Amino acid sequence: MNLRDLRYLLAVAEHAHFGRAAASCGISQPTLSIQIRKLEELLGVTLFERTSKTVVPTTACDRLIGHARAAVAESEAILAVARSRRDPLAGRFRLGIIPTLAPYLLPLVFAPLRQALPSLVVEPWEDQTGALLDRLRAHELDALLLATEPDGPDLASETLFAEPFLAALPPEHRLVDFTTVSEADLAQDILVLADGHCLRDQALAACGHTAATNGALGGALRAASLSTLLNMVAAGYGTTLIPALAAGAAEDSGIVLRPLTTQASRTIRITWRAHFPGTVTVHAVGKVIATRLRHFAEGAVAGIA
Amino acid sequence: MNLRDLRYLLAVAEHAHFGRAAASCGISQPTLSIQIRKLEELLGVTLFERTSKTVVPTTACDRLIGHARAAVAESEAILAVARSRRDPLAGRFRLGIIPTLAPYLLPLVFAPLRQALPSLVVEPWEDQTGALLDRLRAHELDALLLATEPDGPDLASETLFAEPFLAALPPEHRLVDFTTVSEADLAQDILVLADGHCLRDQALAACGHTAATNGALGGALRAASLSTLLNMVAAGYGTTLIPALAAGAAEDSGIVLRPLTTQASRTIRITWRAHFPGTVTVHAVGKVIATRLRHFAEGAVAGIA
DNA sequence: CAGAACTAATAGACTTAGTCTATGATCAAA
DNA sequence: TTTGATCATAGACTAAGTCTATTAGTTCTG
Repeated sequence: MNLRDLRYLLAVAEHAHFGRAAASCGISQPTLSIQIRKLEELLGVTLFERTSKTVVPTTACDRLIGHARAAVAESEAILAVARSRRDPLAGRFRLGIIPTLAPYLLPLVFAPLRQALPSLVVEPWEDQTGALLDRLRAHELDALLLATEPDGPDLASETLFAEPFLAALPPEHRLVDFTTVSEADLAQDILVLADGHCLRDQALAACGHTAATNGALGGALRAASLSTLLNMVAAGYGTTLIPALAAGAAEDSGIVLRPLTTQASRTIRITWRAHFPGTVTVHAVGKVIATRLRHFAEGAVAGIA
Repeated sequence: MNLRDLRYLLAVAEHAHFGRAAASCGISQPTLSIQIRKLEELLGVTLFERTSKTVVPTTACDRLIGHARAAVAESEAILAVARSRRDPLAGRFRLGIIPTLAPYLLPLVFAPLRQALPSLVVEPWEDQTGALLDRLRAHELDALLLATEPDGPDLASETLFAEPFLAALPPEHRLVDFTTVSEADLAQDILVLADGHCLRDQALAACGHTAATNGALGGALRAASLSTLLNMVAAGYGTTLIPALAAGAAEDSGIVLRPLTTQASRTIRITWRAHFPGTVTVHAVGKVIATRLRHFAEGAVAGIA
């Protein structure tokens, strides 16, 4: 049985006339007669009582026709749903973002995203890199904003922008007198985030520590969030490295920021499954973010340097 | 779009594996891949995100799949309904019967019909010949039991049995002394049914009258039903001709019955539209009635003659 | 690291079946 | 009787669904 046959059946029932029904289906009358007869043979039931003058549905046909109508309607619903989904720049876009980026990036990009992709609903999801990757691979997220390279051939990524690191110092710190700060100086009393944050590893690496050689840093000094870390620095517990987008929040806490002499930075990428069908959306979202950040960077660099 | 394609879609969604889905559909894996891809092209939507290891439905697919399931279910409902209808000896059978036959024939044939055709629901409809023919041609009835020949090439019929006429006399009538009665004698004071009953015309014809030459019979003497006619005869208003199956009812009224010298009879036929698809049912019903009446006639003839 | 095992996609040949035009059969009305 | 209309049938053509064989890419294992 075929949806086409059901459409033919409905047409004959509606017109009670093979010729006109065939015309309404855009086929010839013999074709329609043959297909109806085949359907009758398949079902083992006569559907129409024909004479050269009249075409009347049998009682069996009356019973069937409701289901035929429903089947055709459902198939057309499929087409309708597909049509409404055809625009890849519409629908949900579940975007995972690392915690050291989300609170500072999102306020900048939400408005531009809504303007550039009005029918795309971006649903942000904040978590650490490892968890985000798990969710991405589980198809629970569509793309990620990470500061690390994707770690497998099943993932693809695109660089969006480079985010400089800044030295964050308590106002009374000895290093505030310098215009730039070296990572070696900073390493003396650096505070880092808790395990799992990529920023923690990057900060340690920049200062010449590794996770293994860093046993000296006590548990109390491992902040759970960048916000907490900023509060600790402001309170004079030590120094830290922060990403440039957090500069505004840091300065609001009374922290003094200085560029690094090495001008070290982290690279923010958008990452997705290599086989994800919505790469068009990924690139569109990535482009909006990169453009917005380029504008921001120009202003920020001017402000800090 | 095709119901087959939808079945393929459901199979892939269920198995999340092209090879196994193909096997469950009884086709090869390449065929399934091609058909899914064609469906995706038709819909303009990617349905599955494939890697060599995983097959995951897209969100668009999730939205579609309910409709696909419904469409397939409806198509299978069509098959189920057709299967249940395939037995032509099942379902309704709307049988029109003339009023001079129905009340006397139905009690005889209902039980045999139910026994011989247990899944056939015979729905009797009692009316005069003309009205029955209209309903038959309007597809509101499936077949008729008539005492007249079908009157057009669009109808077909089969003779079931011959029903003798009997002279019906008031107990004190002068003709009761004869063992048989001639129609000419009966014509002296014959009572007939109202217009529209075929029995009226047949009785008049048997007695040498025609409807045109019969102006002498007053309106008061035209009974609306055979039952009334019998009451009138029993009350001594005159004589009449009755069909043999009404003999029992007549004798219950105290009427005396006599065979006609000519042994005149009417022929009961079953009539249907020439193109009616359920002729199997018609013949089955006709056969049950004819068989039952043959048995009855043997007993009746013995009893009356 | 190399190769076996598995998966989905592609290529090319084959078969089915849907479609058309032309024609036939039946019937009703002029 | 003829004409016009309707549905059915016949034969040729075309589209598309299917198969086997093969390729490309991954994953697991020795």
